[in-house]
Amino acid sequence: MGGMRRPTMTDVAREVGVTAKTVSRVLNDDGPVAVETRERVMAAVRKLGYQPNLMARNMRVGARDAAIGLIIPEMGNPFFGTVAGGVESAVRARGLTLIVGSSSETAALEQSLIATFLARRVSALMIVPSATSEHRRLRGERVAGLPIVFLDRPAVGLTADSVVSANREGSRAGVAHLIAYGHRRIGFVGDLPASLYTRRERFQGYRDALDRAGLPFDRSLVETGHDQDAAAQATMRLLELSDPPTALFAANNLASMGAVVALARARRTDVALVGFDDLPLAEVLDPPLTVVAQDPAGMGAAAAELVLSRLDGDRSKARRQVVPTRLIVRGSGELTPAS
Amino acid sequence: MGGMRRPTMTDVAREVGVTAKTVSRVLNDDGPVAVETRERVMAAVRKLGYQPNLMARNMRVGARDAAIGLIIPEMGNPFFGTVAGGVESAVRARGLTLIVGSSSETAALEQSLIATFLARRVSALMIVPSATSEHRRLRGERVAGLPIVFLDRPAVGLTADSVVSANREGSRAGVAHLIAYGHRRIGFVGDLPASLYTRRERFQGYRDALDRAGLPFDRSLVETGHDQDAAAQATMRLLELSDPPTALFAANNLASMGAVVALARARRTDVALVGFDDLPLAEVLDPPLTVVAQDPAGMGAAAAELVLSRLDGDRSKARRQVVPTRLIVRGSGELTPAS
DNA sequence: TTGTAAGCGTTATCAA
DNA sequence: TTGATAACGCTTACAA
Repeated sequence: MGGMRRPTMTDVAREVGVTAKTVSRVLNDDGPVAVETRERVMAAVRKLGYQPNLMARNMRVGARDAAIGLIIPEMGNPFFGTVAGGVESAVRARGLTLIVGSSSETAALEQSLIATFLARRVSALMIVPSATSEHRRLRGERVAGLPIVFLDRPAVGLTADSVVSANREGSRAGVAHLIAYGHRRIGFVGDLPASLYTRRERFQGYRDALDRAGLPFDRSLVETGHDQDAAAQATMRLLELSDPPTALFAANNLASMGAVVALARARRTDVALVGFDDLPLAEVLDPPLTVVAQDPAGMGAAAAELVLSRLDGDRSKARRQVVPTRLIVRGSGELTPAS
Repeated sequence: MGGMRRPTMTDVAREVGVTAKTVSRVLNDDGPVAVETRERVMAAVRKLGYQPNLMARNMRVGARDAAIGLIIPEMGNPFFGTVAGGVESAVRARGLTLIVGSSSETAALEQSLIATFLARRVSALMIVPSATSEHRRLRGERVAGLPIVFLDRPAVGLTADSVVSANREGSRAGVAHLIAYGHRRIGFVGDLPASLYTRRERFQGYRDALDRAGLPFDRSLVETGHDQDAAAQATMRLLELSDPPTALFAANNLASMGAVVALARARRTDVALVGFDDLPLAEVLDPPLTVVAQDPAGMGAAAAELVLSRLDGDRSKARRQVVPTRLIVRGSGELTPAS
């Protein structure tokens, strides 16, 4: 349908009166070419609007595509967007192109994106796994030397590089902070299915903090909401318990937003709250939101560095890199229990 | 370990004792194959871990890559992330893959991404142009029938499809809303360089509203900040004028956040504010933020539909589609001037 | 039901 | 300094 065929190297060659190989030489600065020939070739390239066909080139050279494939669960979530931004800056500095796809937190879509990227022969794969996926099928690729790095969550069924937040330690610190301010009943507002790595780790951190303080674990203080609205409802359920929590720990950015909204709607400025992952407007909330901040851009950059070192031939064994979190005290986490 | 050559169709064929063509037939459900042959081929595919080489396939078929290239200025900005999400859902439903790259709002990087995508022979191009770019060089591609759609901002130097927000009308409505509440001095907190399309249009809407109300335009009420912090400072400058505005209009999400932060820091809950583009926590701010909401997911979906119709052979002339905005009244825009 | 030959747009190799 | 030829991995057209 497109009508006009796109000019090929042969078209350029014919225009100039030389062979394709000569054009190739000019374009790749490969081998000797007469100055005049070079100029005539370049002129023809411009005249015809010739653009080299990367697919053909890659095929012939047998090289992988100079692109790195990144899979994230959701483009609209600024956490993953910022991770992707961190990856891209680092990767671009090396002349590689990053191509990003999103899996909608679905194992099947993730698989299909992986297949797409592999079929395009990307030079490396970076994956934020979705909740239910597993990666045994990538073993062959790893053996074949394809660099694969997992971000935010480790691989399942595959030994591979990964870069993750200090989820457990960060949560422990956040919950310990609430305990230090006198809270004994602390609600946990979780996000995704409990099977998800980050959710599990952060929950463990919550339990660690309780244990260390000698506080009992109360199952009824754990609620889950898979998005902001659901998290708001989960928060409401916690507030309506007969023996309600005096403080809340929200396990990710969506859960935090849901909790903030629920508390605001219920006009409960007396309930303490610590969120995992920082929010852009945290400081202007009432009270300002205390958070365990992650470093999404840093995570992306670290993962990119790891990939680049693998591309450079680093064959050492798979490693897990942990990006530290940081408690940012703003007010909501320092409320004391209404005696 | 990086050594192992990736198995080709011929390898699979040899394993089974047939020809590559037969393997091809099995894999593409193309032409008749004996049931037993098919099974043996599939077994060999699994055994060798064969993955078809899309580059080779596309080259032979002469088809473009079943991927659509999307360029956005910034991955970390939820507005663009949500736009990308909208595009992806629509495109995926058609079996196409979306690959996204970010230009960091830079003409040069945008050009290089365009070149990358063209070299990979994507089937269509979707571009959110960066502030200073122009697109004359894409004329040839358009003539050759490559669908190109611009999002959020139209092309420069090229007649092409575009999908944009109702920037001017939306801004006019937002500012008129402030005027209706009695404001006569309304500050404009702009974002990117005034040369940028969205900035220009929204500024025009601001002026339109003033004109219609017979209010004078005061150049000193216009300030600019290129990110959240800069917008906060811009807001401060406006508040410190000798004859300060009683209301503010923020021209995008970053400007809104900056204005919100600046007002909160200055403890100015008396200044009215309307933001262009909605924010996730708008309702819990103090006062809750009135906004002119855009529909980023809808914009992405509309652009995707446009691309798909072009891919289906729609040859009608380039059109500009406008996505309406919606005023969401929450409180900050309904404050009246402190007499 | 399967195979053969040719070609997609490049580049490697060797020869001129 | 340039060209001829083959090859990358796959699919189309035709033949067996």
